[in-house]
Amino acid sequence: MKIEKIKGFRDHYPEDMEIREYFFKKITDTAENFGYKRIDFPSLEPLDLYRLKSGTELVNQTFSFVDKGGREVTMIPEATPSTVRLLTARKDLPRPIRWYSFPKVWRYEEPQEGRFREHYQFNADMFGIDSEETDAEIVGLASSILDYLGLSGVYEININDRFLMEYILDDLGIGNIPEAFSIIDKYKKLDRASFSSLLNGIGAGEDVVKKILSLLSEKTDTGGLEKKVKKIVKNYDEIKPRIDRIKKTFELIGLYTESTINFDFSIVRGLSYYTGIVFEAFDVKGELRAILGGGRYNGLSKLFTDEEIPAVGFAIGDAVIELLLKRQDLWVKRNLKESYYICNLSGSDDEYIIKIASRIRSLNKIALVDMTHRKISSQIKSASGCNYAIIIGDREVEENTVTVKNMETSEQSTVGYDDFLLHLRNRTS
RNA sequence: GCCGGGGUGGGGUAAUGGACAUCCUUGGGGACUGUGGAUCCCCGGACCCGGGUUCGAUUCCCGGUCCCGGCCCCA
Repeated sequence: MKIEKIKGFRDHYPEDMEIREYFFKKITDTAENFGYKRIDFPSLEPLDLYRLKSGTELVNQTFSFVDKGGREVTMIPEATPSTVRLLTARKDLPRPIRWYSFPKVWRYEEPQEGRFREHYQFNADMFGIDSEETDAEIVGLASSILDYLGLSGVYEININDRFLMEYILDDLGIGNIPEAFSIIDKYKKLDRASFSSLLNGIGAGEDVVKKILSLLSEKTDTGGLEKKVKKIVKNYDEIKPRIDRIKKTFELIGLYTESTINFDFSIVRGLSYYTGIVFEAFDVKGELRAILGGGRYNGLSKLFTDEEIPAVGFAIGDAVIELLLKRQDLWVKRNLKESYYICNLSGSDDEYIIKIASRIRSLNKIALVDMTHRKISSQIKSASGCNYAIIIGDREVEENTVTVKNMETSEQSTVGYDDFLLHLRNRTS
């Protein structure tokens, strides 16, 4: 019986995994170099964790079921609630707290380009301080990761501020702000007419719609932001401190990356829990969905505790990153460790061969012992993925020598065992 | 959940209402008893599943499933 893979899930064979792990490690290395510590949590959480946070809509898009104990549980659709649960369970942690995680997350949706029902999602969050500096570090970490992956110049980061946005919408007399966000979120997908009529639908008059359109019309720098807001709000001085904070944040982000950073009023993000900066990274060609996204969510800790703990973070899914790296021709195998394929000619000495392999491994290099006992040409063919072939036959065993063939240059030499060890150590240092 | 396009050996493909289903590649073996990572030869391996039409279906029809892409939604 043939069992097919479950829809929207992926298999990964070694040739994929090698590349995948290379890039995953780049991501986690960057986070660790910023002082972020890894955490982990269950893949299964109570469904209520997501009900509380985002209402019933989301529940339809999760892998949820009732377990044998009658509990409603969910395959985690995102990491943030779990992360905050861990955070609030510990009162002793010195702040700020810098954490990252790299779980699999699940969502029950139709698969399409850059989206699967199961994917890896890297998350980084900082808790305890609400400031320009912390906002900028999180955006800076996000861009540093992309830069370190080799994507400099390939992406840009678009930033908005929910606090500012809410102030403006309120100032414009919009009553239903969550609904307004939901409409603004669709700005890029709708034509002007249907966008306007949706806004009319929540009580926005023509002049208000015009003002909103002027905000959304194009991405801008902080100077442009200031001008746009001045033109629209009734009392600019009231919101000026927030604008100043955003300007300062942009300045600081510029210290982390050369990449383009825009202010973009159309970046809203679906989640209702954001309270400050929100941002997304896109490929500059605009061909793919968002590469990463995040923002400040100071209120979320209230789900678990009375204390409001400042929080800012972001998440990167592996799917879009992989697409982008492939389009940049960066998705290629790299030999990180030197590898040796030990050709074991029949009649040779297992003890000698395993001794050599162990010495190679003790220097954190790869040693692979041929166990097929095929003719030498086949064994050498098997060695072609490695940096070196080592040929051990009766001759080498008797004379206590090692024949080393460089698989890239085809150069070959037979050296004494001790000289070989010297060669290994030299290449290590 | 909805819409469109697909599904032939492990990967990539060709053809076909009827006989042994094509080619490339990968894998195994040999020519070839220590270098021949080449070349040549041999071998293994497939019509997504179920139902229908038909004397006969891999081929035509219907349903399902999975893949690719789009919508919805987006953590």
